[in-house]
This record gives sequence, structure tokens and C-alpha cells, in this order.
Amino acid sequence: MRLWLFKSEPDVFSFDDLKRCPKRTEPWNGVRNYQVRNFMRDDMLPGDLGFFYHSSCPEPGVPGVVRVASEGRPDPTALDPRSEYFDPKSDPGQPRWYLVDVEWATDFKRFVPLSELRDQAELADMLILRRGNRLSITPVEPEHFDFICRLGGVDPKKLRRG
DNA sequence: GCCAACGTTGGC
DNA sequence: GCCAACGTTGGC
Repeated sequence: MRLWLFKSEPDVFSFDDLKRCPKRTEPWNGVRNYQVRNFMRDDMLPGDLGFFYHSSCPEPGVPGVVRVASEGRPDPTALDPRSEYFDPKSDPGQPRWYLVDVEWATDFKRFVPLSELRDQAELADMLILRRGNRLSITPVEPEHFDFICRLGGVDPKKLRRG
């Protein structure tokens, strides 16, 4: 099982928004970066866990955990001219952009702000904390995942068991 | 294939 | 609003 971090701007789509979706699940559409596309298309599997991360907002940070709920599949918004994510260069016969379904897994007992992540020596080499990191999804090391879960008051072992 | 210009991201 | 960082584009 792999571990991830999903960035989202809460003004656009927040962790609470995800909780209100049917089955608390939503397609992670609109990714238009090849590296992130490859993560979803090639590396993610149902059951993978990830942090939901609020970015570009007054208090960036992690409100909780999500679970990958599908394999990678073509992102239909790329082919929909009415979608803000429409990509005119996409070819229905050869999908360019992919998504996975993302499902709410658990709230943290306590929101873990970015400022607190930065204070932790244990997390110094986390991708999300690196200067200039712009990927909207990043892989997360298991030690980092467990450490952040504990900051949020959640037992990572229970989560991994589902 | 190079690389400058441009657009976007995202913390502050 | 600023600005560093980085991906993408397109001319050559």
C-alpha cells in the first residue's frame, strides 16, 4: 500500500466538501500535470491512504485522511468542452489525463497546520515542505505518514487496517 | 534539442 | 500583492 498527500484549495474543494459527497467519495479530476497524472495512472491502488491538505488559504494544513477508492481511469472532464478542465488536445481514443476516486477515511482529532509540520525535525525531508514544490499530489514516506497521523490524534495502525 | 518567455503555484 | 520556483510552450 502506498501513501500520498492530496492538495486542494478549500475555497474550491475542502475536506468537509468531500464528506458531504455521496458515499463520501469524489473523482479527483482536473489534474493537468504529467508527473501527478503518472502517480494516479500507474502507482495508485484502491486502499492506498493519503492526507487531505488544504493549500492557498489562511491556514494551510491537514484536516484528515482519505483513501484511494479506484484504480486510475481517464478523466472525463478533459473531453468535456463545458468543463473548466477541458483540454482541447485530449484524444478520446488515447486518454491523456487520469483520475482516481478519493474517499473520506477519517477526520484528525486536531487540525495539523503547515506551520507545525515545519517545526518537526522528523519531517524535514518531506516533499510538501520543500521549497518550490508544486505537485498537487506527492508520495509520502510511511514514517512521515505515521508521525503526522499521531500529530493529528489518529492511530495509523488502525487506519492501515481499514 | 535548446532555451527564453510565459503562466501558475502557493507560502508569506 | 510579492516573488521564488518550476512546468510548459514554441521559435529556432
